[in-house]
Amino acid sequence: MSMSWADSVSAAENPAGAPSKSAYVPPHLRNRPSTDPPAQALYAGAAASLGNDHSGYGVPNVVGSRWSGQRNEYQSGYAGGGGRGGGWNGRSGGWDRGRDREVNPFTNNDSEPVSELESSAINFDAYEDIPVETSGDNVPPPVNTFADIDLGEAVNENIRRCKYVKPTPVQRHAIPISLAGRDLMACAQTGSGKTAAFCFPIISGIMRGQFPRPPRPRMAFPLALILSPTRELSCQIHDEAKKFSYQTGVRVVVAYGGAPINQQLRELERGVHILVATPGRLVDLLERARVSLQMIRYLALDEADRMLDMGFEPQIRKIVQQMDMPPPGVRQTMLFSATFPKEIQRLASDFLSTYIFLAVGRVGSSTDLIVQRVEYVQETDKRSHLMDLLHAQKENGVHGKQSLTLVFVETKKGADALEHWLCMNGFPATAIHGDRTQQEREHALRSFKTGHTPILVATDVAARGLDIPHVAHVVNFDLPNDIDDYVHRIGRTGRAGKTGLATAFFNENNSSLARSLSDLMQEANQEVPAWLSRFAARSTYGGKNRRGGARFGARDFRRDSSYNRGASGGATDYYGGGANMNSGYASGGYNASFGTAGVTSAWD
DNA sequence: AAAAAAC
Repeated sequence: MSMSWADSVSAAENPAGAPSKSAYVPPHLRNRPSTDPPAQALYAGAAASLGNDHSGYGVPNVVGSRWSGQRNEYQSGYAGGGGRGGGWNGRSGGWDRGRDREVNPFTNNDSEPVSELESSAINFDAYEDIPVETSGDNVPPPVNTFADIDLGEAVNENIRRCKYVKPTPVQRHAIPISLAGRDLMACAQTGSGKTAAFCFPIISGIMRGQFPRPPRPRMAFPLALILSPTRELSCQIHDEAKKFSYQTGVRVVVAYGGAPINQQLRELERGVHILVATPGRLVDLLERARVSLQMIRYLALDEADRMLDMGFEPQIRKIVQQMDMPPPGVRQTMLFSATFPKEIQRLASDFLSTYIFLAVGRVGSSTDLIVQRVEYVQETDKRSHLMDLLHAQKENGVHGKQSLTLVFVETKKGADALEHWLCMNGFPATAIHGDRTQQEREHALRSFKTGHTPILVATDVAARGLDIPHVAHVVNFDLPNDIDDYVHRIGRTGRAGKTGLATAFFNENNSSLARSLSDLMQEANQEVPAWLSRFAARSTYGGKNRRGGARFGARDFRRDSSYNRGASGGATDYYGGGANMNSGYASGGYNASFGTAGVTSAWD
């Protein structure tokens, strides 16, 4: 088998590696004399310096929008700052050397490459017909290939290293929108490539833009902020973003709670372009005056509907509206989620300026790739029922590394109890929830991912965004109260074009979910048991409205008649661009992108 | 009512 891209890159960069191998030279180092790194002093300057002097990248960021004037104002006055030898030039001094050497993120890949056989067995034709809906003013057209997008040579190299052959549907639409400088509310199933969809334009924009030096030392002035609702998800986004920005000179730093703050502070002091964070730790850093948001040009909220729900909204408002972040229209804001309830869209519109709404039909979850089952199980029978499922799985040989089972429960206590009970009964299980230490949480996740403990009991902390390859079975031991949470949970399986199974234990306690669950399953062509239909018919409907047809996670609330009546005439006219329904732009098809081994991580 | 998120 031939060497993978990542392997060849790492081999080329390994000083101990055979010199006979054709050495890979990153683009920005080509045609450069290989001199010794400059003195330490140079690096010291770079530590707090954000001045971008990417010779060759100094293209002004021309934004073809009505805010370009404002945005350029933000840029003006920067140019003088990052002079030669300052700013990120420092990386040639410090970055590439000793402990400051940029770690190759493509080497220690803990997820094994998918075998050719395995991936070729998947039918990717389903992706040809993914419906897409856009609404808003002057929507930039989608692209078909990465080559159609000018992200810059260094990012293109990383796309190749990631083995992304073609953009995923959400990427094809979201990247041009984002590169055009437009605000975006994007609704696309988890596992649809959202992380890359917002990272690529941010990285490329930072590489091309002109930015001032940070005005103060010991205070970090990120240019982009990516917020997510859980620590593990922030880590995952950080890992992805590091890959996408490898050798671009763009620095990504992550900050989250439960981990020692000092190391995070040191990383921040060394300079940060893109800050990935959970809200609590970021507020802490802001109050300590170790981070300023005044230079933020890009704001991305992942799992945006969760970020704006009751628990998080005050913190998010504080960060986005009550600190020193530039207002909408000056910064560029992108919201991503698999589900987007109308009430949340209404809240979110405060953060956006003339935005484009993008809905990409469900990609993995609740479509053909996930078989959804609902079983009627009394509370007292749940454990023995779970054991039956696990025994059956064991006998079928679907146990171990290639086949993981994720069990969702309602409470943290319940998670501890079930984990203990499973272990007592000889099942290799671990658990993750918010009362565990961060160390325990990370250990549990690692142990699960590697197949060391192929059963993970989890609360909703693990429901969103986490990309865990090989999850074959999601068990909703306790169903959530919200159908959107159900959608996110089962989205942990059936990823990257693989099939998955989702089993839910249903009883009287879940009657409020009966209607939306049976609707959802019906939409996904799943078999709805007759007893569930009866439950659904019986229940007074308290759930969510059908979300604009079966094929989308949500519909642009601006198109809702009640909104248009309530809004001023001006607002209605504003969005007069209307909606564009496109069924499958897939001229080239997605086969290539899915048929390649190792594309798994593209899908989150 | 629970979960998540700072120390």
